[in-house]
Amino acid sequence: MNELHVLTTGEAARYCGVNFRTVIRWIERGQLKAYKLPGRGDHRICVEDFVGFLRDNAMPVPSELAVASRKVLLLTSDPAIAGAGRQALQQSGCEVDVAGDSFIAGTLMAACKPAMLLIDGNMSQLNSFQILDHLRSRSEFANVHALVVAPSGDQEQQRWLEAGADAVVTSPVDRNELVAKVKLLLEI
Amino acid sequence: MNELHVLTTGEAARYCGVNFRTVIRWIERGQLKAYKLPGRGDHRICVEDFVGFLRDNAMPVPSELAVASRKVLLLTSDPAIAGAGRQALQQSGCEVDVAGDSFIAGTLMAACKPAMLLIDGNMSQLNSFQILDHLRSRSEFANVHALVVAPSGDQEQQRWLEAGADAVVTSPVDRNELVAKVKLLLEI
DNA sequence: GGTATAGTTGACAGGTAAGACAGGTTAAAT
DNA sequence: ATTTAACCTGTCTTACCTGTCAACTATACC
Repeated sequence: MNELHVLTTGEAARYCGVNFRTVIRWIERGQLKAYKLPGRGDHRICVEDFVGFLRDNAMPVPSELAVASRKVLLLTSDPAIAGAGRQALQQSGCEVDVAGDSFIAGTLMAACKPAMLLIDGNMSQLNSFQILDHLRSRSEFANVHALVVAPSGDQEQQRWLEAGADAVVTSPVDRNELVAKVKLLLEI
Repeated sequence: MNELHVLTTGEAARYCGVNFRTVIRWIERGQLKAYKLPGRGDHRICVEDFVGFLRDNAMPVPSELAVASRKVLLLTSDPAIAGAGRQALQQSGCEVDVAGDSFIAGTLMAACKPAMLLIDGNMSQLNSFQILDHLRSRSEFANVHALVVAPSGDQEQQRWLEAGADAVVTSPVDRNELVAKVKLLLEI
């Protein structure tokens, strides 16, 4: 079998318990994104697209595919937060990438395709609102969850939520609270 | 990994999620251009041919293979530089995207696939060295030129070049100098 | 409740590309 | 120079594609 970053129609069909013909119809109708091979016109479906499709339609996501959707990108320049966050998230089943710089985090959004971006709002040089705004304005990030660690002393969590965050945790971070919110958002 | 100008059948196969035998059949059928090595008859596919093939068949093009265009991504939070830079670059035949935030710039590296990143080193909250280091350490950006506008008063251009910049212009920016260096790097 | 209708899915068949496997060889890495 | 990993060819098997038709589901209507 191939490397699991693309699926054939048959594989996709088996994953959701339907006939392969049905999967092809979803593709033809534009509900499921796929591309075609030149020869016979075989379809190939990127796993991310497939998982997104399943989510959109409230269908169960197979665990072996969900791995790809348990990636969290942690943006913080604080080594303590990076270390603690990475450990906590990994223990709850996530794959974690850490970026200490926002440009790097931006490039990793495309390279690693995380399912969640965890922003450390304490980073002095960071304009978290701008980031949230950008995320919410671009369709390729529509399915990426955003979780913000509110800066110390900040009480107005509502602002973050309005700006596009899916959830907020207060600083200093309570480990259990963080893990719980991540699990909730990623449906682990 | 080799120099990314040519691909083997195996690499091409992995890129599009098929068996290498299939890639060979595409070549035999004349759908994909390739040449053969004398020894075993290994196929080598020029990246441009491969990308053209992918485009022709509406298949996704991996970002690290995207052909360099005349797109320039300008990273600056200074509206004056953004405006002047955009104008100067457009007049010399470039397509220009401007990002005022480094996270956004990072995401645009993948979304817009610029051939050059122009960094305003005057941005206070920017760690240009970290950005250059990241660019040079990741293969998908190997072909992206980096041009730095050195901060006012900074005389040590050498530092930037060592960090990975392809060229440096001093601040305040001389329009002609900027245009000349961009044209040189992009071979316009 | 029963029936008609539209829309969706599954089944089947014929054709064909794609994948798997094996044995041999070379290119590349060390 | 040696080892390792990858590629090539040929053959056989598997699985996907298209088209058509029947069966099922949901909804609306009587």
